[in-house]
Amino acid sequence: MTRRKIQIKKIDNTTARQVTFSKRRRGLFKKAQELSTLCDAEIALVVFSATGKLFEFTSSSVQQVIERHDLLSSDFDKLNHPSLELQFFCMSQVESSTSAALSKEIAEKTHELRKLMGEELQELNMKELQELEKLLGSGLRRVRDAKCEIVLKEITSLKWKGSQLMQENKRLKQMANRQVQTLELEQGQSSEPIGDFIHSDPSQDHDCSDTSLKLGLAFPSGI
Amino acid sequence: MTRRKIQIKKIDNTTARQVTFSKRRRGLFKKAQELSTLCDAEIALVVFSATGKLFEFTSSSVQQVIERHDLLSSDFDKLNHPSLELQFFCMSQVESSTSAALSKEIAEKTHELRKLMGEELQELNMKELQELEKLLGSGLRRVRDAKCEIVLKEITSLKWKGSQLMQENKRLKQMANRQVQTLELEQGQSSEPIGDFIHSDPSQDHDCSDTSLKLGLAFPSGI
DNA sequence: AGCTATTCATAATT
DNA sequence: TAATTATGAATAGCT
Repeated sequence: MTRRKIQIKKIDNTTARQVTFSKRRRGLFKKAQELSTLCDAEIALVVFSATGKLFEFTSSSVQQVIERHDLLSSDFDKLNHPSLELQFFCMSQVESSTSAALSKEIAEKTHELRKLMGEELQELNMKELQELEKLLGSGLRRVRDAKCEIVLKEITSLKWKGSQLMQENKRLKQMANRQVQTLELEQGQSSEPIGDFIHSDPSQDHDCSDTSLKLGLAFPSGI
Repeated sequence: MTRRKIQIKKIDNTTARQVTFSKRRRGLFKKAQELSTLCDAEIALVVFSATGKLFEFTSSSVQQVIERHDLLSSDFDKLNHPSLELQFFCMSQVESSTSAALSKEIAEKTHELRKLMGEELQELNMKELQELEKLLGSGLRRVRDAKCEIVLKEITSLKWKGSQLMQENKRLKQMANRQVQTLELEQGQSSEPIGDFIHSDPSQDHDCSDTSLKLGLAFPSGI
């Protein structure tokens, strides 16, 4: 037994598939990075694993375009940063998908800012203030960039999950419709127009079986 | 002179760069294709050459999802063009769900900022600069608050839509399973393990009762 | 996670 | 451009 050529088709073994995914994903991202650097190309690469995990790469120039708006405004917003609370509130929405390290960094920056803004500012001279302004500005920018990225990922991931659910939903409905058609053919009964199946109003349900009792908690912690 | 290792930095020679771009681009797309096939991953890859030419690859199921979205005019449509939109959708998402007035305000502020930053700043004295800083600061704050609110709404909306879809999905699956159970009781047949129902081939559809006609469709028009 | 035997990609060259 | 080939890189199969 030796290493040999493989067929390009879905790897059956789950473990092997995951290992290959990790290896090849790394390789692909490296290649993308190299191409963008060598040839001055703009590249965006998005990969969802079979389990729905998101990986992405964008060449720096693309990244810049995405963040242009934020960067532009942040230059003018160094010490004057009152919407921090609101931003922090935003963050809490997506903290679940945030690395602990980043959360910590944000918390620290926030604390630092508050302290500096509230107490010690009047004791500094102009030069010191400018130093501080610069320091905080760059830190803030990094925090903000990271935040933007996280929110982006969150939204992308949510949209993806939504689309996956829609697909499955549609499939289930089609299946159900086919079953209805089969039943009607076999039994010669017509209860309701088939076409109305997917448009029927749930509020008009009169046959309220226990099926409906099971609704309501199907929200996985992941979302 | 012989073939050897290269440094990963921009290739100076234009011709060589173009040749390398073509070769490596092909290689990258091939790798992306292989990864998506081997590991059942969803991949979107967009490449702009230095000359601005566009190349893209999306794994087939991504394509399908996108096409599906074309049919349903929904919020998910923002992903219609996976290439550019994928990169810009943070902004476009925000802007598209923003009131026209706010969009306009953002555009105006941006323009104002650019103008002031580039040209007239050095002509102002300290007092004027402080006035300006204050003015811009408050405008910026409002813009940013609005932006944050919109992103929050977007995420909340996506989560809600996701939960609706999951609920419906769960209901459809339960219904289907009940139908299978009913059928088995009536006919004394066991066709497949119930748990496998949602993975079964649609061509092997089971029978079902008309109960199913009344379920299902809590599909908000927004989705 | 690492380690090689292989296959694969591609830089230099024709 | 396209084709060739020597070389370096990626990775499949094993541990």
